[in-house]
Amino acid sequence: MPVTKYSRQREAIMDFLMTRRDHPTADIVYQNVKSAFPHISLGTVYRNLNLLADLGRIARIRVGDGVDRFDYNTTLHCHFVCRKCGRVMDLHTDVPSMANGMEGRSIDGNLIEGHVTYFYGSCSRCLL
Amino acid sequence: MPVTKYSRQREAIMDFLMTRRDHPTADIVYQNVKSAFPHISLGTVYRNLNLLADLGRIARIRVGDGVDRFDYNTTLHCHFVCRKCGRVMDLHTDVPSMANGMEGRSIDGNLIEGHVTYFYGSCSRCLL
DNA sequence: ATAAAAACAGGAATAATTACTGATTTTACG
DNA sequence: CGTAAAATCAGTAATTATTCCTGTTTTTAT
Repeated sequence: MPVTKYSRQREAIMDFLMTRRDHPTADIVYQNVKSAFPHISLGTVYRNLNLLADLGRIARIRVGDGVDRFDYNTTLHCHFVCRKCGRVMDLHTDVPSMANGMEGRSIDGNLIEGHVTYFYGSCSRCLL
Repeated sequence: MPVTKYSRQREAIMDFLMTRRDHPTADIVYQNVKSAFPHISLGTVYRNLNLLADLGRIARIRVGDGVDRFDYNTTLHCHFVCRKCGRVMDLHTDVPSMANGMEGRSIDGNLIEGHVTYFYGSCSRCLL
């Protein structure tokens, strides 16, 4: 892992993510940051999103549709995936995850370090 | 959804999956079914795996690494993903899912129809 | 001021998956 | 059985998200 130097592009990416309460894909970030940096490349967006995620400054959300999404909110929370429109959003529920408390346990010799849970269904907009 | 007709290729794909207790990718299935059907194409494997999954005859497993895996065992069970080698395997635990019981509930207008949970960490083989 | 390291833009490459096309199989029905 | 419509196939091209590569520009410690 290289020492990270400041970059204006990375700051802009972070700033954009901060303004969003949804979970933009790299391409959405790219489209938006382009207004401030017309010459920014998609590769730069990917590199910075991945770097920030690896540093734990943002969260990488993967719900199995083949597209990475990113979230400024790194606190542990659940997501809801609409099966019809594909939207991904926060799920405001206080249901404690069954999986908490599993961390550190070993099952069949496999050491559990974390878990992912997400819910899917039909979103409010698609139900109208 | 078209009416499904019998096909020898589909049967072979299903039969192969039945013999496996892990969760082969489309390419693994392709490599193996080729011994019985030397001219089978990868597209055929994908089409049939997706068809079988849509029919509920097999399960599609997505753990966010960009590769679809398939499982003959369609009963609800958890998976463990090794972060080091990428292996995906069943996790034998009787921890009841807290997420069960959420089905049918509506939160913020979003109707919950199901959920996905998987654990990640270091597998027994990588810990040696 | 300068030089090494990091980051960049632009574009090529990769990898998994899907879509297209004309030929082959399956199956319901006469 | 023969046949025709529909499903499926093999082979290949296209798509999509993402990563990698290269030569140039920024950042930063000294």
